[in-house]
Amino acid sequence: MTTQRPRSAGRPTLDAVAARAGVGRGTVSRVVNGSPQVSPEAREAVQKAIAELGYVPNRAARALVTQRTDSVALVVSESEDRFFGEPFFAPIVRGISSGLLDTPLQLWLSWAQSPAERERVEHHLTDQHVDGVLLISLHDEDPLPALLEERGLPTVLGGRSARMLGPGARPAYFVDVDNAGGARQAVEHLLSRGRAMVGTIAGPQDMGVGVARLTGYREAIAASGRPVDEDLIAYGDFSEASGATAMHRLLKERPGLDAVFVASDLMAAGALRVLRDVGRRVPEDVAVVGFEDAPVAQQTDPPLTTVHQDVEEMGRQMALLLAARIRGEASEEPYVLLDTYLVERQSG
Amino acid sequence: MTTQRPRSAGRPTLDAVAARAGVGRGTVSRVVNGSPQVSPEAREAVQKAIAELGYVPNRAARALVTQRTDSVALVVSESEDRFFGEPFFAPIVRGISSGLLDTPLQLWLSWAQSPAERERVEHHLTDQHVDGVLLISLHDEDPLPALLEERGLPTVLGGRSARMLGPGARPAYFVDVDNAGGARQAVEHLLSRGRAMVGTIAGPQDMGVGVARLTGYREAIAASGRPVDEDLIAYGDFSEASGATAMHRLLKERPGLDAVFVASDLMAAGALRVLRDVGRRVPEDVAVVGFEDAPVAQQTDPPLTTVHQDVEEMGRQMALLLAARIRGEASEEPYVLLDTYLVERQSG
DNA sequence: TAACGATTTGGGAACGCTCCCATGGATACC
DNA sequence: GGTATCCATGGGAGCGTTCCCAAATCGTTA
Repeated sequence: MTTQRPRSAGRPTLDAVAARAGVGRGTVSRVVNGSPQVSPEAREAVQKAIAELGYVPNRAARALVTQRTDSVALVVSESEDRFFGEPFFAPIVRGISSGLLDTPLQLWLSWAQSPAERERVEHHLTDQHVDGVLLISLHDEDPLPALLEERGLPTVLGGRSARMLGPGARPAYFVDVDNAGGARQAVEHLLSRGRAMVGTIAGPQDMGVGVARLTGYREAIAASGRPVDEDLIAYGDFSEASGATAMHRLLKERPGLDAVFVASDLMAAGALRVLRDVGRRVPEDVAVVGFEDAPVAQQTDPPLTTVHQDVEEMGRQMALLLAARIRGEASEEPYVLLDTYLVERQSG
Repeated sequence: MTTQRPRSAGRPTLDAVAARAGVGRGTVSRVVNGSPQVSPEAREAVQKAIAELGYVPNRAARALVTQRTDSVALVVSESEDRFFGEPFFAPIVRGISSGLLDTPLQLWLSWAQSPAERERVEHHLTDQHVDGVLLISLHDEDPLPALLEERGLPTVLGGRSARMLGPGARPAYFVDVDNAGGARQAVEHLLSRGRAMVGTIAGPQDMGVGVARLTGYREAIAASGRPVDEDLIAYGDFSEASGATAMHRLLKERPGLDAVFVASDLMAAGALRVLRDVGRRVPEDVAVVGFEDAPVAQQTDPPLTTVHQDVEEMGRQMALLLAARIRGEASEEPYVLLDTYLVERQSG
């Protein structure tokens, strides 16, 4: 009397199916994988056996030989609270899901915040648990992208980190919004409306978006033939409160300013609040243009003129790019840059 | 000259490490898995070889023999928009993460909304890709829990579906808030303050929470010796707008009512808005008590008295329960029921 | 009728790991 | 000094698939 190790809940194997259907392993495998090289009778017998036994292929065994798992990870380097709070994440997840829809790839999302979590995630990414990785909300000095590429794991970044922007940047697959171009558009719009002293509330300079949008501002000002006045630049961290603080600073340094380009809608909302508090009319006295076209842009008073970015499309493109890399299709361009356009509302 | 199949990016195997360290496979495996049965010299040689080669164990190979993947799935049967919009999900994810912190288990989140997504998720759950599953936001007729248990996959539900509430309910592992008890508390509170005609705005009756909170209301009214007046019961779908509509209906049917227990804070916010619009003072004319203690409860006018539920704790308990099941530890109680308490603010 | 090509089929080998058992050397005990 | 005990060690077997090649079967043609 031998004691059997209880194979996981006695799950039927491919061998069991083959035995029951009276065929060989190869034939069962062919049926399961949809190969056309199977006679109708054999196919039917196998399908019957599969149904009767409730057979489901073991992914570990399959992955061991195919080197594929048919799943990809979306890793968010952000706290749960910011993840749920910021308007950026819902549409990007939606876009990624839709981009993956007609691939065999299953999306798994995970957070990598605390050092313990990060280490665990890293392990699960590098040990062939997934076929590819999407990274969003990267902070500047994050070593994860380099590590993953080194391990040969296809990776696509959503948005560039600051050091990917300059010349000589390490190459990487990414999808990003044309932040500099959008910012330029916004500032050119203000200038074309006759605004004479255009300031900006920039984002944090250790993040790619922050740097790029400020660059666009500088470029547009320079292109108009004016010198860039550093006192017309204030910095925030994308939050409403920081936008308010920065607006105060700007008004103090340059009371004569008549327009502001703000690097995020949330900061713009803060700026609008301050302008109202100090009695400046928008857009008559000071015009305000934001960036993002987040839902909040429609609820400010007055509604915010802002640069629209298509976050959902960004997610979709990330998914497509990753799926192509996993399939081994080389694309000439390793990145996608999405256009932006100005949405004119009442603030400027 | 033989052509080698390009093993996944030439990743080093355990054999390669063994060869380099000059030891056998068994020894490498022991080092990797932290077995104490290894001499210091051997351990050091192996660790050196691992570092030099950049070896990472192949999870598929390991899973094939151990039948474990050290990862669990959190499956959300909800659209991305509701997931990001409802205040319930952020704290439950936070709780689950924290509960998993001192286990080896990696959390992967996925959505199962469209039929295509559902099928893909089902496959990835049943084919041994994960060791266990957490399900939240289950709709009533969802076949997923039954399917998973049938396949022998440890599953823990967050919240019960309606048909798990009555007697004769199919047994399952779950963590839930004592919804009926909380509702009873709320209604008893209103009655104890001398309210004479207490109505309720109930949630959808195809969801466990909806049913349970209404049951609590009925029990509390019955316990006070009054008959339950069906015209004092209106139904909503947990949204702000539906709360407003239901409040209108209640006022029309029973103009004399002087208190309402509302099954969610969001609906309560809608009810408060209507009461203000029609000129009823809260709490003087009509007392209002909500359920959830969501952030919105502190921002209503007046601030909402409500039943507090600890969603983060719920997540943590789900994680602990699942981890115990995966370890094979049998718990006497297959479920956890969390207490609630009343938070008295100004509305009732 | 024989020979040939096309199609279907079975099963060995391999994927990279863990488990387990037999081996050997060192240590302890009488 | 001989034997029993202990522990580190190497490596075979096996996990459940896919891949591939050789064999079997079928239909077609000369």
